[in-house]
Amino acid sequence: MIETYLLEQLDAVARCGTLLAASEELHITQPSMSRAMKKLEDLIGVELFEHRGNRLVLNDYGRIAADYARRILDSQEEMVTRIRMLERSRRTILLGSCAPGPLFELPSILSSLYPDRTISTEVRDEESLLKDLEQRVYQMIILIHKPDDPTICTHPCGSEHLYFSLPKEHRLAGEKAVRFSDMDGESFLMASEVGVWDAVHRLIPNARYLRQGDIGSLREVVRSSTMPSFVTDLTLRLYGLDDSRTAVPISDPEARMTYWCCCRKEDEKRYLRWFQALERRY
Amino acid sequence: MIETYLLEQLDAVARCGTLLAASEELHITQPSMSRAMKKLEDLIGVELFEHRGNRLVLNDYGRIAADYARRILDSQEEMVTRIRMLERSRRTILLGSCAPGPLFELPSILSSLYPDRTISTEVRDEESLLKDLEQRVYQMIILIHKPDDPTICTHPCGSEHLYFSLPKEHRLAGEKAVRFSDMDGESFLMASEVGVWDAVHRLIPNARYLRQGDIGSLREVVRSSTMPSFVTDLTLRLYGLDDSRTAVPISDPEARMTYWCCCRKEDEKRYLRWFQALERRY
DNA sequence: ATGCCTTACGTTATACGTAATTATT
DNA sequence: AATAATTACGTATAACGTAAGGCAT
Repeated sequence: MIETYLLEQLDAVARCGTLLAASEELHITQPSMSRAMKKLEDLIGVELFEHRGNRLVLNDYGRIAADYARRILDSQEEMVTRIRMLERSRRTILLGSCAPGPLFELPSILSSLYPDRTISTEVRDEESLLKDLEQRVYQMIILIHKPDDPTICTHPCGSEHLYFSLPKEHRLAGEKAVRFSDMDGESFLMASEVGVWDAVHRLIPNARYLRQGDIGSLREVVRSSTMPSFVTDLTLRLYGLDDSRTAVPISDPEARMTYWCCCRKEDEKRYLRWFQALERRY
Repeated sequence: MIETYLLEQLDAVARCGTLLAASEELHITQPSMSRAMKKLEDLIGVELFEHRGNRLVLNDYGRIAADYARRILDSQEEMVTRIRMLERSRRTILLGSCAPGPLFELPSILSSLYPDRTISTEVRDEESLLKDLEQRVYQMIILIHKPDDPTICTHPCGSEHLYFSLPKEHRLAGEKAVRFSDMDGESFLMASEVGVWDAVHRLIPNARYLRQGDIGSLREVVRSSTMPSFVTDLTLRLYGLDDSRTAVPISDPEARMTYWCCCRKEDEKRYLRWFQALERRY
């Protein structure tokens, strides 16, 4: 049987052109290289090199052997990375969501139910989420549209309602409820990553947005500003509201999102406790 | 990098079910096996086995690894056999022929022109010969039909004429020439391997044949028998004819074969001297 | 002389075997 | 008790590095 180090060295020679260059790439000495190539020839029983001047070049057989070597090494590489990736994905739950809101509280619940697994989250658009759920990139995803794919199972996992966060001095701060159109032409502070809410914000005519990266720094900016902004019932529960501001509910139907937690049908049993917890909660 | 012996041992474990059985198959000890599997797990960084009772069984990752191992080992096997076969085929000239006649003298001429190469010969049907010429099984083949494939080049290499070998007492022994039909209903001694001549012999109505394996033993049987048999100009040149017999030419056109020596176009230059020798001779 | 490969020799790493131990049936 | 795997230890194979030699350009 031909050991891998021989194929590795052959591959290096094929790529580098000389034994010396190859030996330097692999951080071994020329004699080692020389011996290895001779050993390969012995094992196969066919000469793989021809002497051309003072250098050694692969002959037809050597080139064939080098091609095989490359493929075999690639195959080994693929083997270890695939197994490592697979094992990693089984130790972690990657939860994708079409909006940040559901990721405020759900990950910690997941974490308490599956303490031996790492929970990671990502916000992306629904189409990508669904595709990568099927591709096993995600273990679970949260959407606002129930997918009608029979290989995917769906459970309700809460909702989110959008409010204007207005300084107390704002002309509409005293209202019970307002509509998007009431804020026509105003400028808003908002988070840059809001997922599906992006489409909703566009419902305000002639609005302008100043987007701030993460929610933490957004809150700092909002605190020291009199610009209108947005909050939801979920952000309120998590962070509360500045004393200087009022949260005015938005009455348009688009201001309410209903979330669905989806996983592959085959995984439904695996996450049974999770879905039971969702049932109780919502 | 993962050395081949580890993959070999993993493959054996996957096939045998236990480390013990696998170690026996490979003629090594259990501890060696045990260490190797642990080493594999260390290198990949993922556990490949689960303890079930007092035995070790592959888990999902282990099975994936074993699949890769099998493929990689197969690939290595393929590499060495392919290179060996290729090298062997370049050291030998495998000459196929649709009839034994051309193989009486041509191989020794080939051998004198290419003294460093081994000459092997085979008699097979034209269709198989042509297919395996393209598949590089044969370096050259001899046919009775000029193939019209443009990737194949063709040179005449002689002809062969069939005679009846008749005991002097035979009713037709004195004839200048006879036809197949003149021998209607007779029984013949003949060689079992005659290639394309097989079809010709069937032209004699109601004939019966007693076939003898090799030409040597056929000649022995013929010598001590009064049954009609066959010879050709080529066998006559090689072996002569028994004193007790006469060779009567067969006048049917099917009794004459014209031979063509074919090789792949790409090899024509390689065998130039050979084809020049054929030109001079025929 | 210089660049590249090979040979010879001593060292080290490591895969292996033996023997004893643990764990499960 | 029997079967299977593991641990501990010593051994031997063989891959490697160093140093010297060969053979081209």
